[in-house]
Amino acid sequence: MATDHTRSAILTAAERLYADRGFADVTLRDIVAAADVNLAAVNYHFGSKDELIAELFVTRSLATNRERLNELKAAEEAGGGRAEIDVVLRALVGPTLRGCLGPDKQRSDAARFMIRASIESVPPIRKIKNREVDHLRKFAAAMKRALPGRDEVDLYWGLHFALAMAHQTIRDTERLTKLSDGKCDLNDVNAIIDRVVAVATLALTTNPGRSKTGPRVNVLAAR
Amino acid sequence: MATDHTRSAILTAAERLYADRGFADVTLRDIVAAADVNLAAVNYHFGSKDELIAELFVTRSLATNRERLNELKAAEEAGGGRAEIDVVLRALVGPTLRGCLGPDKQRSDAARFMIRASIESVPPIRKIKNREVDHLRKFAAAMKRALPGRDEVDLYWGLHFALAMAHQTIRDTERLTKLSDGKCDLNDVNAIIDRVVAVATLALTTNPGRSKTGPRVNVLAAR
DNA sequence: TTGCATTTCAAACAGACGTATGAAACTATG
DNA sequence: CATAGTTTCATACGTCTGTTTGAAATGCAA
Repeated sequence: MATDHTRSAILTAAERLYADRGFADVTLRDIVAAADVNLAAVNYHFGSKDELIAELFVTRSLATNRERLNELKAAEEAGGGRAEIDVVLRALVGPTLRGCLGPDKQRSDAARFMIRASIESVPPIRKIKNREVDHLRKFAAAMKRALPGRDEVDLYWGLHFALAMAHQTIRDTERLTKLSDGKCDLNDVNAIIDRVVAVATLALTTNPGRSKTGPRVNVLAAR
Repeated sequence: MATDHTRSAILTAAERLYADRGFADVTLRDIVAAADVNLAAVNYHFGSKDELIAELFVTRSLATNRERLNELKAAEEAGGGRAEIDVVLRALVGPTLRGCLGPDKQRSDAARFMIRASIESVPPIRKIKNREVDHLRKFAAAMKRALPGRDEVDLYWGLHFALAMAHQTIRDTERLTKLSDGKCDLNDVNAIIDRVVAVATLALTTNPGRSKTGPRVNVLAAR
């Protein structure tokens, strides 16, 4: 029992390597080298490579979802069963963005691993991933409570876009940094969360249809 | 000369397979089986697997960029050297979205291949991909012409978010369909383009400031 | 200690991968 | 037709993959 040191060393090393280099490029031999354990240990403790990946994904997936729901539940209880739409969205994208872009290295590995998992769909993960939809449904419901008059389809698109902006920001920090010559600050996580939430909120609270020909706002006053 | 049938059969089959299943899961033997050519043909015509991938990517990358720039140039010439922001954004996300979600199967393979390439970064592509930033800079410039008063950083974030929404919509149609119980229509490509462009335009043309739903969000210029 | 179960280890396994080879089948020019 | 050049083909090569094996090491109860 004292010696599941091996087990957790494998998990930690695997998560970091997968987060850094993706599933395709990382072999079991890479993992055991990083964890400084024997090659056969993976199959002994996890059964197979796929089961190792699945265990990582399940653990992290549950943790992320729990974190999101805690934030949502706290907000809705504070608001008497209903939270403002921007607060709901913040609970949705905040945990992942903080996890990926924040300073904590261990959390960063975990969150970036989840992003990888959501992109490069490997067989062991694909099966489990369908549960995510059930999780997101709870946020769709909270959004419906926040904006009862809004067309349901708009809500789904808003949720979809919010996640899209958050994930792409994590996935492709490099391009944005290069494109903006470093002017877009990707270290200020809270500012990024504010930005994503703001755009998604805007999309969900503005009346569609009159966008193109509407009066253009003078932005000069805005710093 | 008449017999680069083999060559193009390989290209077509490879593009379709990579688009469908990603780079990691597709072997040369899968490709030659689908193309109904001999295994050695790939190395004979392309030199190596990596060079095959690179050729696919370069070809498609140039085509996509050309299509985008044509649309942008036409719009700016019609407007006397300046296009409205939503038109610029439409030129940015339209070609890819039409390509991926539209009915044309060949184009769909091409566009979905490009999405894969932008996600699962394999070595042969990674090197070439840096040029994309130069391409996007032209759109950043057009956006600057469309919204001369807007803070530069906001423009970059707007461009980033527009691409994020477009790509995620292509990448994860399945989740949105499931989540919305089929209520979000992913066959109406023009409606999707309108939606993406509308949200991005909104984000770029709305005055930053207090959200109507609470004091907490200091919107676009979140810093 | 002895005995038994758990865990580690070096080594080997079978299979799949990208690539190389050399002969056979073509095409085209004279 | 003959011949030179190109393209196809079956086959084999070396390497890397995940997994298995059986023995050695370790932990722990009696």
